[in-house]
Amino acid sequence: MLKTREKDAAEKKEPGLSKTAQRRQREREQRYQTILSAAETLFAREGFHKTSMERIADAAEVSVGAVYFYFKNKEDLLVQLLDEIGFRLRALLGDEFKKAGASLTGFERAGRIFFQEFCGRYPEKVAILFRESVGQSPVVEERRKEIFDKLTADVLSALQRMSDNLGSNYKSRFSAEVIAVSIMGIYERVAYEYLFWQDRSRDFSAIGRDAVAFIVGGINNLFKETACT
Amino acid sequence: MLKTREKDAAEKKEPGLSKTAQRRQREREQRYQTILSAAETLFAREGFHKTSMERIADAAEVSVGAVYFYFKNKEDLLVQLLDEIGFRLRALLGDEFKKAGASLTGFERAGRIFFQEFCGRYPEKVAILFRESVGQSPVVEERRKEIFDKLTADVLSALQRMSDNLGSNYKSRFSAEVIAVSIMGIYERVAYEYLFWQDRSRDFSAIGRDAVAFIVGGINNLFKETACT
Amino acid sequence: MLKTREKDAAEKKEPGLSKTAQRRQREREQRYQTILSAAETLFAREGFHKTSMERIADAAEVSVGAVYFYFKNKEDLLVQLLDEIGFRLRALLGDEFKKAGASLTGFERAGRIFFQEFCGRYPEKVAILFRESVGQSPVVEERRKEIFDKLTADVLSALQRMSDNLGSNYKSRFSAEVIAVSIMGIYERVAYEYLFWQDRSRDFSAIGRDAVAFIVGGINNLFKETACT
Amino acid sequence: MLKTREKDAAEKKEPGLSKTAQRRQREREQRYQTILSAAETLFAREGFHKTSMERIADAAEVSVGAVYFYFKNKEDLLVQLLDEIGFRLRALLGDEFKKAGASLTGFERAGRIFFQEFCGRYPEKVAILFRESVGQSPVVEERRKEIFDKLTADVLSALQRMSDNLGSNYKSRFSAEVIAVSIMGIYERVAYEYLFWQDRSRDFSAIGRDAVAFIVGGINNLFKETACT
DNA sequence: GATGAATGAGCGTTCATTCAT
DNA sequence: TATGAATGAACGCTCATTCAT
Repeated sequence: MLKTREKDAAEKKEPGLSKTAQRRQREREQRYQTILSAAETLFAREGFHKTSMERIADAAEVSVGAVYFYFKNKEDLLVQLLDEIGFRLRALLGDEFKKAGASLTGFERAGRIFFQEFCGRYPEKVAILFRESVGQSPVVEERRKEIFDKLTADVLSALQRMSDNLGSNYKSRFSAEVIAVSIMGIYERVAYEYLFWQDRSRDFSAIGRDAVAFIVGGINNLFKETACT
Repeated sequence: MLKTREKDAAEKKEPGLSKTAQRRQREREQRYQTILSAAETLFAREGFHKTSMERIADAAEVSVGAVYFYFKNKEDLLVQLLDEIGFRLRALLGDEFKKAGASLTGFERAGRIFFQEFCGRYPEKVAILFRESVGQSPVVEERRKEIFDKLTADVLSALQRMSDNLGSNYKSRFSAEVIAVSIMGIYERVAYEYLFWQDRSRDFSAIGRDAVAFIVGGINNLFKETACT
Repeated sequence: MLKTREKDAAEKKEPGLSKTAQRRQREREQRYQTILSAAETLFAREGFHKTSMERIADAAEVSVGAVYFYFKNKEDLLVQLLDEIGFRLRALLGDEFKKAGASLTGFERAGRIFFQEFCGRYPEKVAILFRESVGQSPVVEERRKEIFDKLTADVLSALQRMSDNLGSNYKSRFSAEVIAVSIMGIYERVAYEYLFWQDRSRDFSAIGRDAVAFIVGGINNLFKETACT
Repeated sequence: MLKTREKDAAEKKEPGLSKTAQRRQREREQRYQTILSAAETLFAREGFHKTSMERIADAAEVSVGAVYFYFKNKEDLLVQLLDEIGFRLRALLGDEFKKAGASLTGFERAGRIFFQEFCGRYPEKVAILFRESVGQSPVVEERRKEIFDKLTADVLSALQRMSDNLGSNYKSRFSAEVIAVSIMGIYERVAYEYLFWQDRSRDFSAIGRDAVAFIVGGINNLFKETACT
C-alpha cells in the first residue's frame, strides 16, 4: 500500500522501469491529483465538514476505496492540500522576499503576486488555507502553522536584510517577528474579506495595491521615523 | 417557549412582576448564561464540532433538553456566543476609536485594550471568534461578518476623522476601507499566533505594543509621506 | 386531580353548589372544551403525530400543565375526541336508522345526514375518525372499533327490522353483518375520497345521493331478488 | 449509491455483466427484499411509528447503515412497500375487472381473489395498505391515493363496459365513479373489520362471498331497476 | 490495484411527561 | 388550580472507515 508519506518517492519517475510500470505510475499520479483536486473544489465550495468522502469519490470519478488508497483519511486529504498550497505559495512569495534585498520593491512585488496571481487565480486554495483548515484538528492546525511559520520567516529575513543594509536605523524596540506576523495578517484578512465576504475578485489589483501600500508605509516608517521626526 | 429571538426581552428585568416571577426570571437568565459559558469553554477547548450537545449539558449540569429549551440548536449556541463577543468587543474598542479624534492615541489605546484586556482576559472568546466560528455555516459566517463589519466601520470612521482634521493630507489613492480591514487583520493574526500557536500570553503587553506601533506607523505614513519625502 | 374518567361527573352541574363553585365548574368545562377543540383542529390539520402537546396548549391559550390537568396524556385527547365524535355521529344517524322501520327511506335520510350534515359541517371530525385515529395504539383502536361497532349495530338492526317486516324474503345466505359493515365502508371511503383526496366539499349532496343510491340498491336487491328473478 | 429511484433498473438482470457483478446484484436484490420484508412484518405487527430503524435492521440481520444504503429513509421504506403492494394488488384484480366484460362474474371473481387470495395470504400487506400508511405524511398519502385511484379506475372501466354492453339501461343519474369508490370502500372496511378487529381469517371465503354479493346486487340493481319495477 | 457494500458509533434533535412552585 | 421549566429516553440519520472480492 502506498500511503501519503511515500508519495514523494512515488511521484518521482524512477528510471529503469518498464514501459508498463511507467504508465502505471503516471496514471497513479494522475489519479492522486484528480482526487486532490476534487477535494479542493468541494472543500472550498461546500466546506470541509459538509463534504463526504463519497462526494469526493464521485467528483473524482473513482470509488471510495480508491480515495482511501491514495489518502490515509479525510484529514490527510486536507493536509496534502495544505502542503501543496504552502509549497506553491512559498514558491511564489519566497523568491520575491529573498530578492527584496535592501529596497521595499520586494514587498511590493510579493504583495502584487499574492493578491493578483494567487488570490485571483486560486480562490479555492485561499478558501482552504484561510477558511476550511481553520480549527479542524491538531494535525491540520500544525500544518497550517508550518505554512505561516515559513512565510513569516521569509518576511522576517527580508525585514532583517533591509535593516542590515540600512545600517542601525532599525528601531529595535519593535519585534520584527510581530511585524512579519502582522503583514501575514493583512494578507489573510484582506483576501478573506474581498474574496469571500464582498465579491470583489475583479478589483483585486487595486485592493492589493492599497494593502501593500499600507504595509510598505508601515515598514517604511520603521526605518525612517528617526530621520523624519 | 423562550427562544433566542426573545432573549433580549427576557433579559431585561421588567418591573411589576411578582416576586416569584422575578426570581424565576433571574434563574432563567442564570441558566442561560451557565449553558452559554459551558459551551464557550468547550468550543474553545475541544472545538465546535468535537463538542457534543450532551457534553455541554453535562458541563452546565443541566439536561440536554434544557439546552434546547434555551437555544434553538447547536448553531444558535455559537451565534449567541458570537453576538455576545461582538457586543463586548465593540463596547471595549468602539469607544476608543470614537474618542480617537485627530490623534493616533485612540489607535494606541484601542490596541492596548484589545491585546491586553481582551486577549489577556478572554482567550476563549478569541478562540471562538477567530477559530471556532470560521467556516462553520452561512448563518454563523454572516454573524462573524457583522462583527468584523462593525469593527471595521469603527476604525474607518476614526481614520476619516483623522483625515478631516489633518486637512487634505490624506493620500486619496489608498482606500481607507482596505486599511481598516488590514488593521483588523493584524489584530486577528497576532492574537491567533501568540495565543494559540506560541503560548506567549504573558508577553501580550509587549507584543500588543509592537503590533500597534506597526499600525500607527502605517497610518502615520499615510498622512506624513508627502511632508516627509 | 380530575382526570378523564371522572369527567362525566364533573360536567354535570351538581345542585347545591355555591355561586363561585358553579362559576368555577363552568370555566373548567369551558377550558376542557377549548383544549379539546384546539386538539381537534390541529390533529386534523397537521396530523396526530406532528402535533405536539405544546402546540395544543399554545392554540388553546393555556399552559402545557393545564392540558395534562384535563387530559391524562396525548392519547387521551384523541380518545376523548373520538368519544365525542362517536356520540355526535350516533345521535345523528342512530335515530334515522331506528326510525327506518320497514322502508328504505331511513337509509336514505341517514345517508343524507352523514354526507351533508356531518361531512359538510365537521370535516375535521371526519379526519379524526377516518384518518388520524387509524392505527395509533391499541387503546385508540379499541375506541374506534366501538364507534364502528355501534354504528354497524344500528344499521344491522334496521336491516333486520326490514327483513322481519317483509316476511321471509330475506335471503338468509347473506350475513346481514357483512352488509352492515359494507355500508359503513362506503360511508368511510366516499367521505375520505371526496373530502381529503379530491376537494369536492361542495358536491357532497350529489355525491352522497349517489352513494346512498348504491347502498339502497344493494339492500333493495337483497329482498327483491327472488321476486325479480 | 443505489437509492430507491434506481431500484427498477437494479432489479432487472442486465445481461453482459461479469459473473461476480451478477452475483453481487443478486445479493443486493436479496438484501433489499429482506429488509423490505422485515419492515413489512414489523410495521404490520408493531405499527409504523413504534418500529424503529434499529429494530428493522436487527430483524433483517443487517446494520442500520445498510438499511439506509437501500432506502432513503423510513418513509421511503413505507413508500416502497406501498408500491409493491399496489403492484401486486393490481396484478391480481386488474385482470379480473378487465376480463369482466358484460357480465358480473368479473366482479365476483375479483372479490373472491381479493378476500381469499389477497387478504388470506397477505394480511400484513392489508395492514400496511389500510392501516399503517393512513395519515402518515403527504408523500405516503399520495402513494396510497395512487393505488386507490388505479384500482378505482379499473372498477370504473369494468362498470362502464357493462353499461355499454347492456345498452342504455344504465341509470345515468348515478355517478359511476362514486360507485367504484363505494366498492373500494366495501373491500377496505370488510377486510379491516374481519382481519384486525374480529379475527375471522378462516371465514374469509364466506365473508368475501357475502360482501361480493352485496356489491353485485348493488350493481345489478343499477341496470335492472327499470326492468324490475 | 480497485471496488462499493457494509458497518456502527455517534450525533443532533424532539417531545411526552413530570413536578416544584 | 395553573404554570412552564426541566427531564431524558428514544429516534432518525450520517459518514468516515474497512475489507472481502
